[in-house]
Amino acid sequence: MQSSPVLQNVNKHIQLTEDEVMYFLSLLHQQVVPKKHFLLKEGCACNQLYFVESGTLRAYYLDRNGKESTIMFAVNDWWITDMYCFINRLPAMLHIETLESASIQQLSRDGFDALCSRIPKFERFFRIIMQNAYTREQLRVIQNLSLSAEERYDQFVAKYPQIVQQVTQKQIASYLGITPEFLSSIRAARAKK
Amino acid sequence: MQSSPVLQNVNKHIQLTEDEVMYFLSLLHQQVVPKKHFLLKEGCACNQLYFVESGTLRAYYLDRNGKESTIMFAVNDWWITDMYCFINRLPAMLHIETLESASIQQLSRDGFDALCSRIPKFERFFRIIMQNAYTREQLRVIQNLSLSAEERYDQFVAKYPQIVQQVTQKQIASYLGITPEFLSSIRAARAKK
DNA sequence: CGTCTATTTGAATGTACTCAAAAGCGGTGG
DNA sequence: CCACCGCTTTTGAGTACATTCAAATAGACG
Repeated sequence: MQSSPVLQNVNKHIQLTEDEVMYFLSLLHQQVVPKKHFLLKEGCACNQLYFVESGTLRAYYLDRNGKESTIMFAVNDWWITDMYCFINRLPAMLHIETLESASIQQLSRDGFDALCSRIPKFERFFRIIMQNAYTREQLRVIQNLSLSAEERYDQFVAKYPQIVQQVTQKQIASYLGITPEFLSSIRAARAKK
Repeated sequence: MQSSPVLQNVNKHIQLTEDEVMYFLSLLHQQVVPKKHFLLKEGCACNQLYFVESGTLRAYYLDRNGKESTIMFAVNDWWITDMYCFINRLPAMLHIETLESASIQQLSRDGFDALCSRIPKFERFFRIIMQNAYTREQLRVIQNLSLSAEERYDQFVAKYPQIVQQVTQKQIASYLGITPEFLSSIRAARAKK
């Protein structure tokens, strides 16, 4: 039980008593999802927060023209959901799919609310999670604004080596905001050196 | 005292007792900053979180080539700092300047930490602030990836009408990730309709 | 009034996209 | 186990969007 990945994740930031651990675990629901399945689809109610124990997930936005924009990848030890819609009780804007078969712990919004209200330590935990998510997105905005496509690709590879192994170039391109063809040509140019 | 802007802001999310209010206010330091002054410069220690009572602020990143990228604007009722560096005790990456003379309440990181530890309600408050900041940045990433420059400009004007009044086109262009010349031509094309 | 910066305009350039076709790769069924 | 199918990746030609550079105009501020 102490070795459960989600408990280890929580333990990075807060220390729980045994009772609190039991309560927390009682709110979680484990799920194994095969490759190429959806945890969330645009327009559906987004009532779950997901913790990835293993496997690979991708959240993306699909615009009117059918273009996919990858918002985030999640591998083991990451939390993921369509946070804007989760918090504001709105229909999802994003799709979340498994790229590899995944083991997931899900926490409902009711569970999330209860956890925060009943155990202030979880308020702290999620404050830190949100803080990290915020600063990560802000760094991404800074890089989108100030770096060339090639530099953004380098940064991505340096920052997320594990993810690079598990997703296609097409998906990385849609995360960087460029076409797969252009990413291919960046890589080709680099290979010459 | 109950009408203090920063208390009203806090009151949107949590209810404080009188003692808690006193303690909170004791941690704040009010400051009036004239137009075109810096609250923070790149490389400096970022130990303060700022709440804007009035005036206009801008946070921007300055890259090697001297290009400015505006990360955020802040008008009354906004919190602002270089959050990544504030949290991680790193030298600032961003510059924060006043565009208009501003009245600021500043909270030190020690104050922030004390507040969160001693009053769990503040843990909740900042969890919500971080959550909103996260979802706002994520929405910005989605729009950067899926919309044209013209559409991003429209969204900006629709979302932040107050800010549009108070900042230059050059600054808006640097927020949208385009050159001032190109923003000018977008506006010229629009004016014809 | 004069200076400084922002904005506009236009021409030349470059970066990244679209479209199309070929090559590569992985999974599936015969 | 091999052959085929579908999708990804590569390559290249032509195009479009956005930038750079330069110069003129307009606005803001002392």
